[in-house]
Amino acid sequence: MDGMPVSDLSSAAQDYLKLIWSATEWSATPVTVGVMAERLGVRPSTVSDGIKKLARQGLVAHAPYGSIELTDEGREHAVAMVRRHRLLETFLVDVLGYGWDEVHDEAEVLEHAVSDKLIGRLDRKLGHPTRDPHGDPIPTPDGKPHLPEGTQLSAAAAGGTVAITRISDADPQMLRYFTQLGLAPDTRLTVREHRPYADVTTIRLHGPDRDIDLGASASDAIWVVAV
Amino acid sequence: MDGMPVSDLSSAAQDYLKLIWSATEWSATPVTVGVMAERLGVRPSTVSDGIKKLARQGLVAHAPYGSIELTDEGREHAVAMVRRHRLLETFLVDVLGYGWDEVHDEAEVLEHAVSDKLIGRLDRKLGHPTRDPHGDPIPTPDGKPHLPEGTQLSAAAAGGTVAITRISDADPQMLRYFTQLGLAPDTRLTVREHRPYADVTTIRLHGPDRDIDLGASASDAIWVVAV
DNA sequence: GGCAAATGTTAGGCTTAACGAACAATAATG
DNA sequence: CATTATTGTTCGTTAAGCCTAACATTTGCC
Repeated sequence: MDGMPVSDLSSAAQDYLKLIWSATEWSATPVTVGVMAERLGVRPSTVSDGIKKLARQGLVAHAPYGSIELTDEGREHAVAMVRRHRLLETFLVDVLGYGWDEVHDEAEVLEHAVSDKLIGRLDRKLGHPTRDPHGDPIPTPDGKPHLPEGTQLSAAAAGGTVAITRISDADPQMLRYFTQLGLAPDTRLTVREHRPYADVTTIRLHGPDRDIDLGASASDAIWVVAV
Repeated sequence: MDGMPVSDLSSAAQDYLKLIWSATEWSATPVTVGVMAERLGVRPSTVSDGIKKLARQGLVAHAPYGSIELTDEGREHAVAMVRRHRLLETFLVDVLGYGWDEVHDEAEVLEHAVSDKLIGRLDRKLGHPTRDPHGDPIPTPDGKPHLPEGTQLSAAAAGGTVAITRISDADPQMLRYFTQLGLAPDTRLTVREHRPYADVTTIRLHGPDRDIDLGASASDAIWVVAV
């Protein structure tokens, strides 16, 4: 419709758009009302209403019982929110000394309160970072995400030596666990084997040379690239 | 009632409390519903309702048509909000390079979004500052404001040499004007004369040795202390 | 391919924070 | 000191977001 700034959207609308975009960032899983409700911690009826409203505003394409997709304008706003979120996380870690497992919730609130001007200043202060503390790419101001690379650890070829490029920030609990094990962006490791029916992946950490068994949720949350 | 953290109050409640507290920081003018409505940009009926609710929660003392005063608990929350606001302003200027005339509105929004943890980290990062960019004292975490000092320029004795300790941040327009003139916290000047019926105060800036005439609103917004 | 389970939508309410209009109380003025 | 002007309060609505309950649609399985 028009060039309305993302700050003009309600907090709820911003959350919806960001979530829809994020759901397709690392996999092609279609976004459903149920998934959104679960991730946002609200009832499906609430999401259904909300999506209907976004559709009326031309930010998502959605026919009743049909799939949910962002329009170009919706995607713009979504990417702007992701940029805010990831820059804020980077700021919290780099400037305020937060642990990388503590930043998600704080950024989740702040992203609705900061102005575009503040985000611009933050970006400059941080030296225009391209990755946030979890290794997620930070989109540029004009909406182009820096190219993601790599595959999920669960899908990496056994025997290969790889470096961690990103770790999903969805579960702080898990992040703390990873920290304990010494797993962080840029950590190098060798994929030893996948045991398919146990859904266990064994990796060998370089440096300490330790073997670690990871379950499916863990090896799905870690993305790696061959080195 | 209890030790509920300030973050549990609604954004509107936080604004009300902060405003009531701020109104009595530099003068004993009683806070009225009308004044609050004007400053918050809402209708008196809205404020009247809001105050009634705060009274029910035990945060303000207020009988219908009577005066509005903070309870001890209300004051605690109010001071916590003022601390947030002033630390955020300091951060925006010191870390992100904002001009001191640009920070008020941004801080006004952020103060509702930051956690106590973030405020603590910010305080440490900034070196536990005692004054914000306008010279306003930053209350400590336990609610004791650092002692304010000085008097309004409009009330300073003619002939005295003084330093600016604070400049009210209420009007960004005026702040920009002051910046132009070279008036900022710590600027030294001599009070030359007050012309009562014209409501003009003439000052001489040290350094550039310029004479400046200030009207009542300006000389009320500037606080000075003898040097 | 029909029926049950899973998923999505609609309808009706609740709460918060706003509004305007009508009313009540206090303050100011002749 | 009585009347008017100012200020404050109450009440009925509205809009967002959320909820539950009832209903509709799609999916998936035998």
